[in-house]
Amino acid sequence: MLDARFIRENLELVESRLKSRGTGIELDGFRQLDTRRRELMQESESLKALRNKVSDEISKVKDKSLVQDRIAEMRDVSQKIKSLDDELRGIDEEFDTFLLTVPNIPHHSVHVGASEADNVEIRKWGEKPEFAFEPKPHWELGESLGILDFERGAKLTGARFTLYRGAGARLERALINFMLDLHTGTHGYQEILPPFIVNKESMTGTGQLPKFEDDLFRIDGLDYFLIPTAEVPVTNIHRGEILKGADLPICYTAYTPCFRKEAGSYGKDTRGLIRQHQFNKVELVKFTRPADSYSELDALLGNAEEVLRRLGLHYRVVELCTGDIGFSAAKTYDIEVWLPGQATYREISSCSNFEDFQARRAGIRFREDEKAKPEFVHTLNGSGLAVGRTLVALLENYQQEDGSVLIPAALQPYMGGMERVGK
RNA sequence: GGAGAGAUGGCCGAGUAGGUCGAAGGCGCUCGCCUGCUAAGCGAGUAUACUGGGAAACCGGUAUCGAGGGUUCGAAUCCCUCUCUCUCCGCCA
Repeated sequence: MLDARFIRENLELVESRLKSRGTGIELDGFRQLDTRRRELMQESESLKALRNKVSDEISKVKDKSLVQDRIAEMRDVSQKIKSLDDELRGIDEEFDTFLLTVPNIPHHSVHVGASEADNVEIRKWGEKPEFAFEPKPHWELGESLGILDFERGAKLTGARFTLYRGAGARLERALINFMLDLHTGTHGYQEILPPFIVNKESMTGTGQLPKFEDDLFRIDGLDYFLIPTAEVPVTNIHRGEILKGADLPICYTAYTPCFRKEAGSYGKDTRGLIRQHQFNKVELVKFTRPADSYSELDALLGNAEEVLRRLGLHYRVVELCTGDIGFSAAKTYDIEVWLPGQATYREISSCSNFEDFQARRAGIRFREDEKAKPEFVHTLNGSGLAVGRTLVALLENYQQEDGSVLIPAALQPYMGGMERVGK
């Protein structure tokens, strides 16, 4: 959420920056609501001031019969206040809804562009593996090895659900543990295991609501939702809190399953594990001082990259342009891993700085020291990494001509010493 | 699922025959004084949001005693709804 005062005082700037994302802003509507809101507020509050003053005087008079006329007068004032407040409530609601549906302003360093095609490649790590044979896509490898069962996943639930079996299930679990150990050990994050179902306030705090309800699984009859990412519960840990400056940055990592409806992606990535309604992810989340958030973003990105380096998987880092960054983000880097079975790079992590956009929605502040005014923190997060897609990358990159798959050394301790998945 | 208790400021904890309560007291914290250090002692201060004025320091207004409604000239205090916490019973991984 943007600061209403900031919008009011920087109308043109806000308009042009949002335009670069491809989203407009209804400035006239905002101006009208904002003006009317403040008019009503002033009128109502000055009447309240009068009522408070007179009520105070009435309280000092013992014989109330002497002040009957004043009481009657205040009865009318109260009626007037009530009707003003009723109107104000409506305006406030519209005003809040408006603010909650305006996306974040991109950081000035973000390249202006219309779509994915305008994203900028920042760097590459490693090399594409070479094969003396035609590399297969992971769904063929997974099925022939008996570790991924797409048919039974669909039987149990429906499309975009998969059953893992044997070494496949073990490999997924190994990746989760490997990532968590790396982030908690070497990178210094604290491990969190949050609820996988959250309420409406949490979804609003990070920006999924009110605009993107169609992407969420909702619990019937309740304002509860299955989390689409650990970002939601983990960022909302500190909703409504004032943190101590000395405690910043706060760095959390969490493994959770993620649930997404994938509305509007019919026909896309229908085969394999790439796009599932339920997938596993290890997430990294930071709360930082505003001045530190961009260096912390670089560090977070590096922490996510480290997972791929240790697994020996070739990847590139892409900086998203203004037209491609998400609703809440001010700046985003995607890490894309090489998938030889499909001869393409696929997103395996997305690392963003939300600046104070989520912090303002969720009321997450800090006080630099005892005397300082509370300020909004900056929130950041990134996948570290998407586990299912990491498994995909392992299968496709480490596949052998005989259909078996080698397990990289870093992962072997988590696989009970297993060096290869074969039939 | 059944029965009961409770939710007050950073923390603890007063406050229910409605008014002088943004809220006693204590702790903590900040600043100052004092004591050769520490401790103790003394004094002052110590919420947030919105809003009006001001270049600013700051000054004024409104709201906030779990949340939302209601009664009243006036509500932390009365009424209704909801949420959460705790205790006991039942059930259960």
